[in-house]
Amino acid sequence: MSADTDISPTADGILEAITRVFAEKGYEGVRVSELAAAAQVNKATLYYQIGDKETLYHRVLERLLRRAADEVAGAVADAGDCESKIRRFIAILARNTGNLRFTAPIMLREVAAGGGNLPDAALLQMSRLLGMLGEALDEGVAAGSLRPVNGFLVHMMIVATLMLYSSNEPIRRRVAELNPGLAPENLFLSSEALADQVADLVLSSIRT
Amino acid sequence: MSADTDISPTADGILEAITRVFAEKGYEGVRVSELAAAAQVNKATLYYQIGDKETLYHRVLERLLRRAADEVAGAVADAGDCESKIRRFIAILARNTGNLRFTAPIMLREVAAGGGNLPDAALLQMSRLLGMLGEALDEGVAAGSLRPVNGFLVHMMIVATLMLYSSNEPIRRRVAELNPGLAPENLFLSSEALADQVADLVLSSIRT
DNA sequence: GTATGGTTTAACCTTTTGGTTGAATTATTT
DNA sequence: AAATAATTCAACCAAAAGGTTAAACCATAC
Repeated sequence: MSADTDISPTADGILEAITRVFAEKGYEGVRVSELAAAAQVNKATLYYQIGDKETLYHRVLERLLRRAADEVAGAVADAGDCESKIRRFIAILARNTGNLRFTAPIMLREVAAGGGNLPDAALLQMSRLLGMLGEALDEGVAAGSLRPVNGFLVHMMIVATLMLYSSNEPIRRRVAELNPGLAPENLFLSSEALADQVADLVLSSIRT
Repeated sequence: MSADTDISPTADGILEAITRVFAEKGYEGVRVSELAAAAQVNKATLYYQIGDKETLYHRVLERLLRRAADEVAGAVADAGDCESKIRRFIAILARNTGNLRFTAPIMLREVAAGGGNLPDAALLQMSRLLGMLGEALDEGVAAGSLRPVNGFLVHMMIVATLMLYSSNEPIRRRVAELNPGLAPENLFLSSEALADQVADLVLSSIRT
């Protein structure tokens, strides 16, 4: 069922290695030879183990989104009230480490491209995320602590803010240089501070 | 000073035409011959009138961001209180027409790429936008109607939400197909409704 | 009309691209 | 240890890429 499980260790190592390259340069910006070099493998091995450039990319996408959704699901599962569910949801997505680090740039490019390269498997994982937040919001509404809002838009707001923020650090640096008046403590947040501030803003906008 | 003003009408026509192509395919995804075809001009004319592929892209970026910032500045200038300034700020950026239509995908890709291709001129226009919102927020805080928050984060939140929403329509469509339970009226908003809902959420999160 | 300047173009060149292949290597089975 | 199957690789290839150029074109001035 899962495309990961019946995959050879070599193939998974390749996917692990090339994820970073796709994240940094984007599908069109990457040369197959770079992928091979990153995976420390001959170009032909990529084709033998996985497939052509497009297939490589699809596999990377699926793997990445499944892991992201799994991580969030794990964190949200054992949270108490709806507010802490939402906070954990945000906290995980704000964390910019491991494989999650590459999710944002890849997804930003996918969105920009109209999602033409997003396989259904990847969309399903996005829907999982959407569902988790939706449940937390519904729970809050039922409990009377949250007002009913457009859950999809709130989801978009959270994900968009976190993805853009995680990815635009180099741009922020330049903006800060160009505008010495800007307070650096507002521009450069640790992922924890980012999560807290985003959660505060979001929650105070949807509380009753 | 402005790179636009001393440009020949031919060159500006080229920039106008190729903006769409860059927006749809991204820098690496575009072939110079496609750009020439889109501008209905020979490939060599691009080089004669403007320059190589990278220069073309830089010019497109500058032009696009300057126009976006100008539009927002115009709308915000003659607004009354800070809330209506913020609402207009959001309304203009939510509008997905004309040149503004291409800003979102291009900027998303730029962010994903770490802004390596963003010329300072383009960053300056982004700073202008940031400044406009910052002023409105400060005004509200001074008047006691808004609480002090991280203005940069609020800016990110607004821009990120609007850019992602404008660009991910095709993905939303597929998500809606995959999840028939989702209410379509939440997923598919007119740009006016989007602006209203985003403004409502943002304002209710920063009001005193 | 024709000389002059800027402008456009078809054809061309070099390098790089994604993709392939048959031989070599390694692992597995008997 | 011989035979067979799975895997990796260096070398190769056709197509496509970005970029250049010399000739043609066209407006204006004389």
